[in-house]
Amino acid sequence: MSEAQDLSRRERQIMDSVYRRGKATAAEVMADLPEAPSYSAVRTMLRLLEEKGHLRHEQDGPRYVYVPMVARENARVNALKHLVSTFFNGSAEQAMAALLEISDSNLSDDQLGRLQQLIEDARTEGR
Amino acid sequence: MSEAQDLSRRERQIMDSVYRRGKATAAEVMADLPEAPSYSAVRTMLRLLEEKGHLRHEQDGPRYVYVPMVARENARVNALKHLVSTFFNGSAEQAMAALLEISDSNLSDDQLGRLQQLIEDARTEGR
DNA sequence: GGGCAGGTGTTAATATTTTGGCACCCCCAC
DNA sequence: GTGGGGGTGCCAAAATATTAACACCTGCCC
Repeated sequence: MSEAQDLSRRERQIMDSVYRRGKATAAEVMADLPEAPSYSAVRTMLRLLEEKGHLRHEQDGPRYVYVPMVARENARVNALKHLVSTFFNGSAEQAMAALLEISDSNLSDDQLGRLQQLIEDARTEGR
Repeated sequence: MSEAQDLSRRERQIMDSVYRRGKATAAEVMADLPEAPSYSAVRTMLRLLEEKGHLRHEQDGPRYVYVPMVARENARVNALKHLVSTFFNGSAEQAMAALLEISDSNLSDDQLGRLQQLIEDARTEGR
């Protein structure tokens, strides 16, 4: 299995861009890259990532649109697990607490309500 | 500010190892690395990371113990933010929901209870 | 004292990543 | 049909990252 773990710096930046957008053209990716290189360089990387099996492309009229091979839903699970294990001693609870803290005022009452419901469900399910 | 963003592959792997452990010796880091290179290579990278300002070392008897320059608590906030923005459209709520899902049965009733309390606090605070 | 185990610093070769140039293609407007 | 804009593919140079060799130092044990 191909892990985000073994991507080079640029490759990672590009994959991030594509994941953030869902799918992206070379021009879009280029716009996202810090210290963006030439358009040509970006295209080369995209093709390389495709060769390595991280992306595939769809034809959209005259141009290519790149899409991740690993669906966002799966990729983010891996990313979360990695982050939790690296920074939270594997404790999802701590990670959630940290998330709450950093977003605090950004979360609406509605959102918080939904979360409470989810946790409630998890609790009752667990017994 | 030095972002995790611009670390090379090995550098990232090493920082992950150090963060996971809190602090680490060259031998420990080496043990954590996938496709581990020689001890010598690992030491070189550690010194390089120190030069770049990502790590510092403490003397522990005869050997060096490396410690991150950016405290774990800060580093993880950045990591979380980056992850949320990349994979969850910036929605901390969605990220928390995903966390709940992937850990489900791993979370004890106690832990879930504490989380509910935290959310409760956030709610009342927010009004 | 000699030799070994386990550290460190420095340095140069090697491998990989990253870049951009160039040729070609297609479509459209003039 | 000619020219320009915006794509693509291929490729080799340049920059960076990665590796490991070597020299040296210290403490310990025989």
